[in-house]
Amino acid sequence: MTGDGDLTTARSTGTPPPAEARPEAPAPDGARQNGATAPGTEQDYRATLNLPREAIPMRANLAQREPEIQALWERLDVYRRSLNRAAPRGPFILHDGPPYSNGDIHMGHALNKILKDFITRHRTMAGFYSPYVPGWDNHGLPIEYEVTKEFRTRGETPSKLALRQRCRKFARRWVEVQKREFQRLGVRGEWDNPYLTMDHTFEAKIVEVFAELVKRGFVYHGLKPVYWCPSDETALAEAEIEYTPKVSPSIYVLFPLRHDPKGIFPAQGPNYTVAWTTTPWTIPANLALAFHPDVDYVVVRAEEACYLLAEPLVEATMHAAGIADWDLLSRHKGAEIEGTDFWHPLRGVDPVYDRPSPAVLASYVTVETGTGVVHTAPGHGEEDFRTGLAYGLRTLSPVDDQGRFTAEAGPFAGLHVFHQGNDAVNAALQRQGALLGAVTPYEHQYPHCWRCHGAIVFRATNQWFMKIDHNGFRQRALKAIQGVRWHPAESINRITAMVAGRPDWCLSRQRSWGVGIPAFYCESCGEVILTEESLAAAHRLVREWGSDAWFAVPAEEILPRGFQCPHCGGTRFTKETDILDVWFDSGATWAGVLEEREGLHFPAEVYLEGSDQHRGWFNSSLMLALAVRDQPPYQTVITNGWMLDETGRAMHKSWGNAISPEEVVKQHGADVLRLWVSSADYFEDVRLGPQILQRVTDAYRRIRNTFRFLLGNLYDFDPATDAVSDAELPELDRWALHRLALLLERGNVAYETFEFHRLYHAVHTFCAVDLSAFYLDVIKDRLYTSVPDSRARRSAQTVLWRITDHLARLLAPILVFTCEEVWSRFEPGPGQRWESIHLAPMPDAHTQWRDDALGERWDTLLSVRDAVNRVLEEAKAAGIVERPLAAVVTLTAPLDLYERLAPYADELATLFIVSQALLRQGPAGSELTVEATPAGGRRCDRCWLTLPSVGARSEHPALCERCAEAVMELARR
RNA sequence: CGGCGUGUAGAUCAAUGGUAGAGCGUCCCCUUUAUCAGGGGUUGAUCCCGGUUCGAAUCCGGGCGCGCCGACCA
Repeated sequence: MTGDGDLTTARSTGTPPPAEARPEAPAPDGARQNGATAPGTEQDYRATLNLPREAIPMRANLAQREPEIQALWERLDVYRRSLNRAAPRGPFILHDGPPYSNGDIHMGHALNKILKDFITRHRTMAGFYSPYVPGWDNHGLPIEYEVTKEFRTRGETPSKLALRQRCRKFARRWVEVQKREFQRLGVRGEWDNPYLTMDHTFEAKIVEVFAELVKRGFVYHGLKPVYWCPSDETALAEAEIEYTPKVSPSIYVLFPLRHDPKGIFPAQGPNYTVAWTTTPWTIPANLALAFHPDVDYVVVRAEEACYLLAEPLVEATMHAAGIADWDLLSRHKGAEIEGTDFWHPLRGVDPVYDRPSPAVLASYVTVETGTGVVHTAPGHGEEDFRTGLAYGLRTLSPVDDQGRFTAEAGPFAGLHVFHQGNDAVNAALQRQGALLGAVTPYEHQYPHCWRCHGAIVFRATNQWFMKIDHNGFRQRALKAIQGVRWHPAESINRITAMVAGRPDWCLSRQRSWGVGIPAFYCESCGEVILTEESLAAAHRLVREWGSDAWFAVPAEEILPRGFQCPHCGGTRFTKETDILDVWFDSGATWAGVLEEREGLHFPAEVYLEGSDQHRGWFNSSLMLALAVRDQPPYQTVITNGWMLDETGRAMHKSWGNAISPEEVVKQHGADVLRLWVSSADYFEDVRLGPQILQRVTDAYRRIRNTFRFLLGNLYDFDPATDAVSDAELPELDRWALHRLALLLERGNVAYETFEFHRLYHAVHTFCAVDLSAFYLDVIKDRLYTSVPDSRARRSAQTVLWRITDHLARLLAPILVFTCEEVWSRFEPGPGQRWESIHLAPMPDAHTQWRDDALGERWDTLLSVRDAVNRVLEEAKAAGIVERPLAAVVTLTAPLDLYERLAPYADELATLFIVSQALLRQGPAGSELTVEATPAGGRRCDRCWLTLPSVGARSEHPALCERCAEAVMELARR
């Protein structure tokens, strides 16, 4: 350190950097040619600089370039070869949840598939064996519905097999479409051999899982209400129901008190409770009366009788009954009424009605219409059914396929519920004195059949169920959930709630497009046949011929010759016509895919789906795997949030706020879409809109241009011969590697924890702040003005080369196309000649580059640089200096800071990108002060610094000494 | 209506209960040697109301908004 405490730097003047001891490096053509021409004009000197050369175009033109790169991968068979690499860390199986094959993909699909792709690509590069087998869910109502509509518009009624054939074709078509769409997003996987739930082998697997479920005692046959069209004699799905106005007879029905343990009613009656209904035909099926636990109910006396009903509805009810005066006797919470008992209102009409109708509690009871007392018929309503289950009521449904009462309805047997049933029931009630007021026509929205438009009924039918509480299964499931890793952690609450509260799984559907439930019925005794032998026979059939055969082959031909009914010895059988719920199909993918495919295994490391799948696939897969294999099919479950638009509302095609992946790919390219995926915290709902896309496009360009600059300065750099060893690098260059090492560390952690947005932000900041705004800006002078093969330039290039190499590989799972493009223009080092970047390994953390002490020293320098920049800005605004390069800055620093800066005194001008920097020691305890003044001397025509040494060499009067030396050196070659 | 989440600058993301940060964008300036680029400066936020605490973006309670799942329309 100099004695007067005053260091002056005119930046690295005089001494030309030592040329590296290497033979004849190929000098850049331009420099060589022009270095020899006579100096004089700026134009000439420009040609003596080592300016960057375009390696990749600034405009990405991804829409065109990406498909070309895609074709390259296919030629190189990159997917398969990536799997053939050594995988020291073992297998890592991400199991694909199958999307439904019935339309173009939407942004939710794109989000999900791209996230999966990030994971499998990263794990592959990180040394895992991580194949990706995409799949599709093919069976199910949405397709059957579409296909049925097609037939219907042509006025045709297809056979079951014809319908199934069309469905299969329909599904196959969309599989192909979606496959192309996913591939266009850069999603990599076994596209030429995906799994389809309609494949014969898969269908057979479904039967196998079902058989095992039966064997383990989980399956039972029971009643459950479904929508039923009495004229078409078929069950209907939610989607096949149209709500249209209908006029129904509404009645107030009196239920006489039977038993009053709580003392709700007065001693002298008669006492009743009142229920309102618009479906009198369901009264024969009444088994209970539902009260809301928190609603206030009152007993009122009017015209010699007492009535119990909800307080807010007394007035309206009395009015409807034509009663003008009443007295309020008592008030009770609904919860109190539970346990009270009433008689069926038709008691006395027929012995079948000689039964009680107990008061039960249900939270769905409202006080908007009626009496607050809900007539409950478990056989005729979903909610009533659940209440029935909770209270142990039977599921009574005395209505046949044609909508006529059965013998269970007593005197009404044979009457059609709508045509005569309502009237007959009303008349009977009337005779019993069980009506309060008159029958009143009531118009409301009522479900109708989508085919015949007739009114439908809700009717209990035989269904197949999986018993969730079988042998403590629910508790086992809840425990198993604890053993799975959930991302985000909160999602465990959801799956837990779903499993804790889910009712038995209704496995059957009265449809055609699916896997037939492999049950037989004995024609003689009518019993269900589900034996190991019968199941095996069905399995054999489906495995060989697919599930179509189940519908085509007669029962006797499926069953082994001589098969006899185990109950009665009968030999004639019919087949179950119901199919399995499609959730059963996808819930069995662990069996049909993980256990079947070479290279995969059960359980998978990861499932990753949208948050709706807690009820769906996560749930169904868990149920089946746990029931049949005693463990969950996944070790880790990741959920991605929902797609929202820019304002935070869900994307809906019908709302017009949806953005299709195709649009984005066309306009911006798949890499921009992928970058967007990486930028969002997808554990939460994610937003997408024009502004967000613009931001991502900007970020993409920043990253791309960084690569462009890096590659642009490596045109004459051969890593095998030109690289400078780490130890020989100047401190600034080591700082850059230190920052790179930190980035790699953070990036790797982000990948491991599936938090890609942390990687995105780290990379972007690295490119924008560390590189663009500082390191690259500072080393431009070195890169451009030094002799091409000088140590100074080669040092910088070594760092640029390493950054390119590592950054490209770090980003390869995200920007799959762009990184490939970068790699194609990159001169790899020894042992790095991968044909595709996607065959390269993830870069290591490179801890040897990390130097925290160095990092801290440079934090100081960088904060001083910020101070300098602020002063330069002021000086510029005040007209004191024109631009930084024409300025001299003078720093006056207190001792401690001064001592930290002094070792860098010679470099400050370079770091600040000014012509000169002076460092002075200020009084102790003072603040750093910075002063900017115009630089004296002339501007060098070549490096644009304003330096005293300009004109020092008579051969080049317009150049500073350093540039003159460089030019002369070039001329000598 | 219920369950589970969620709410930080314009948008995307950070902040063991301890000074609310980052880059991007906006606006202004510089640059023509990354130029359909690059540099510098500037601007701006904890949904609302209570509570616990010396101290709350963070913990608790209540609202409001948004999302997913489910229920409802007798």
